[in-house]
Formats: sequence, structure tokens, C-alpha cells
Amino acid sequence: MRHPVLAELTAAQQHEVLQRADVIRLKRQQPLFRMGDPATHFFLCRSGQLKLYRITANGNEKIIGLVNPGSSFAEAAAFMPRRTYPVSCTALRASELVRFNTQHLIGLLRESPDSCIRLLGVISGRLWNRVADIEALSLQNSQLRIVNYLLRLHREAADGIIELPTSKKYVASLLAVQPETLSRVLTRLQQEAIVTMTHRHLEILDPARMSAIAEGREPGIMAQEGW
Amino acid sequence: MRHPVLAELTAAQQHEVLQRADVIRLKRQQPLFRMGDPATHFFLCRSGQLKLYRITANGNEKIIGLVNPGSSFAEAAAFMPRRTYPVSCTALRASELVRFNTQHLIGLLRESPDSCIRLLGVISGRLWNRVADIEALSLQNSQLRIVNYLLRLHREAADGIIELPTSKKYVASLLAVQPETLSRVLTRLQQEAIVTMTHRHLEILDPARMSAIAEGREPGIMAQEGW
DNA sequence: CGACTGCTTGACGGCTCTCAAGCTACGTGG
DNA sequence: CCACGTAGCTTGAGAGCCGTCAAGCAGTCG
Repeated sequence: MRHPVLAELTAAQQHEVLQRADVIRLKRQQPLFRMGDPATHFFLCRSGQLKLYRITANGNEKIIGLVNPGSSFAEAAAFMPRRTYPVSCTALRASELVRFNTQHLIGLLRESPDSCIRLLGVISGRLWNRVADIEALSLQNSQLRIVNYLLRLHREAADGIIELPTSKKYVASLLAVQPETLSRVLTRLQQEAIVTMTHRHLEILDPARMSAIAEGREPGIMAQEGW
Repeated sequence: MRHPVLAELTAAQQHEVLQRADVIRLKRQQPLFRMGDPATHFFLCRSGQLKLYRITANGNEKIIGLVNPGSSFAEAAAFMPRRTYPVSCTALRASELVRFNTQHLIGLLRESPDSCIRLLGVISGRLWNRVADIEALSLQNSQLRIVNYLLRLHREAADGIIELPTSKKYVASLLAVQPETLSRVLTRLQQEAIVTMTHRHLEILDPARMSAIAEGREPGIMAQEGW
């Protein structure tokens, strides 16, 4: 029971939660829920990968977030204005999920203030991330968003080797750029010997220059001869 | 005590909260807190207006939200990863606020699960709004963001008359466009006899056409002769 | 009256999207 | 084993949205 909220429950409560929970298996590209659906459950990802996204009438898609093993998602949906999911969710790979009933969760929260406060922490953290996303979309161009994203992956990786979490097509959607634009920036970063790349495998050769670009100390690499 | 969270407290608790709360007065352009400051308090706006915003090193500013009388803000800051404010806050007009201690709030929440769940509702609603903002920034061009914003004001106004909540400069920042771009779209909407405008005063003459543009049923008004 | 802020309008340029073609990797079936 | 289709990715050409820079006007406050 690694979930930060459920961890606060008593042993008896945890047992009851697990009894009510069930396991869901999704194939690649199989949808789990769509934006607007009644928020009856929240989930914990045990394996695979999912995307949380919004999609327009003409098929344009923006990935709001990726879900990887060990992460829970959609806890906040139960408290949304109309108790519906604010995004759609589809499996990017074959995935195994644990499914929890939201009404049951709310009942437990009434009896466990500590869990409730934990959940506030989880959701507030999500809110913080979304605000950071808004800042990036509003104040940074595509090149900066990409560079900052790679730097974040770099920090989280610790060993200096970056593995893109999903295909470049979806990474592009996460960063709100077209796949072509992502491709061009990555080739340019290689031409400048700032990174090397083979498939989803990235390595930052020149972190100093990378940070200089991210912080605006360097003019940026696309504004040169012929671009 | 109109605050949705505090309303759930017992009379004795409310009395204690009010005793601990104090009133803050801000002049125009006076900052309340900056992003990264320790989140010691949250607030209720009684009069005036404030902006919640992020700002870059070179002075570029994105308004995340406006605070108007009757609204509370920064409740979630106490639960943020590092217990710091995720945005900066400055008064746009002379304002009067009630200031509450966050640690005190957390103590009360431990004793009032209903308040805690109410607060989850408030913060989840904010999260929903931020996700909607991300979608707008990622999937809509500036004209669509402006038109949708006006339509939202139109729906909320009910009497068909729109009053921009703040100066066009700040409305532009809220919509993540430059003031010049906002101005051009608004003049074009007037040329097409879709709206009339005098200062911050707007009226939608042709709601049908406005909605048609918003939903992509009409090609948009900037893509014509000479633009 | 003068300074200042908010707003508008014009000219220009560039970032990034769109459209299109081609390439590689991979899996399927003959 | 090879032919083939598909999906992901790259590369190029072109266009357009929108940001930047600049000038000018209007309203406000001293």
C-alpha cells in the first residue's frame, strides 16, 4: 500500500480498501475513461503507461500528463465541480491498474483526517505542477520548453543518461509542440554537440551550455545562419 | 463566514478562527507575497482586486488568476511540496483582506473532516481550471482564447453586458497574449459588428457568430483581406 | 499645462505550424 | 528469406500567426 493517502489508514481500513479494489488490465491504445465521464473510481498504476489528455473536436490532442508504474491518478476527480473526470485517459502500453471506488474513499477520509490532509498534499502538488506548465506555455518558446524538459529528466535521472519516457510523438504533445519542431530542436542540439541521441536515448554532453540556454544567458541555438 | 471551508466549522471553532485572523490593507501595486515565500497564511478578499502571477527573470509576467471580493486564495500553499507560495501576489487596486494562519487551519482540519473534504473540493476545482487553461494555451490560438474568454464573461454576466474585470493590459496577460494582439482582435470584432466596446465595457451583438467562431464553425475573423 | 499610463495602429520579422516526401525500424505474411 | 505495410521520425519548403518595435492618441492626475 504505497499510496501516500492509503498509507495513513489503519490496518483494518487498508484491508477493507483492498477487498473493494479490483485489478484492471488494459491493452495498448485502450481507453480507460473519457473527459466528462462520472468520476466513479481512481487508480494506481502497477505496470505499463497511460496518458492523461484533452482532445478537441478536430482531433487535436494535448497530453496533460503521463502515468508510470507506482503513480496514482484521478483522485481529485471525485471532488471536481461536477464529479467528472477533467481529462481523458488511454493506455500507451499494456497496463495493469488497481481500481478504487471514490465514494468509498470519501467515506474513509471522513474517519481519517490524516489521510485527508495527505490527499490535500498530493492534489496541491498537482496544482503546483499545472501552474508551472502554464508558465512554461505562456512565457517560454518551444525550444526553451524542450531544453528545460531535458534538464528536468537529466536531474531526475542522476546518472546523466536520459531515457525519454515515451515516443517522441507523445513527448511533443506533452510539451505542446509539433513532432517536427521537437525533431528539429533535437537535431540542432546534436549539431551543436550539446547532446547525443540514439532513438529515445539521450545524453547531455554540455550541461553548462544547456543551462545557459535555459536561463537565457545564451541566445538560443535556432537563431543562427539559415534558420 | 462565507468561506466554503470555514463554514463547516463549529461555532466555537469559527470564533477562534476569527480571533486569530487579522485584517490587511494593501495599496495599489503593493505586493502581498512572492513566489517561493514560506506559505504562512491564506487570505480572503473583502474589497479591491489582486493578481496571482508568475514573472520571469527579464520581467515578463503571466497572470495566473485574478482575485475579486468574496474569493479566498492561497489555501493550497500550505500543502505544497515545500510549503511555499507557487505564485506571486500583488494588489491591482487598494484592497482589504482577511488573513488566516495556515498552521492553525491545518489543526482545525484534523478535527473537522467535513471542512477537509470541502477544501479538497475547492482545490480540485482550481486544478480543473488550470487544466482548462493548459488546454486553451496548447490547442487554441490567441483569437480563440479571447473569444472564449468573452463568451465566458457573457455567460456569467447574465444581462448580456460585459465589463472587463481589469485593464486590457492585464486581461492580455491573463490570456497569454500581447496587449497589441488583444487590441487588434477586439477592433476586428467591432469591425465585423460582432461586439461593441467602449473602454472596458463590452456588448456582444452577435452571440451566434461569436459561438460559431469559438467552435471552429466559422474560419475566424483575422484571416481576411489584408491581414 | 505637462507627465504618465493605457490603448491603438502600423510595419516588420521570425518562430512554428502545415503540408509533403522520404527514410528507418519493425512486424507480418507469402 | 524477402516483400510489404505501417508507424515513428526526419527533413525541406512555404505560409501565417503573432510578437517586437515604434509612433501617436486619449484620459487622468499632479
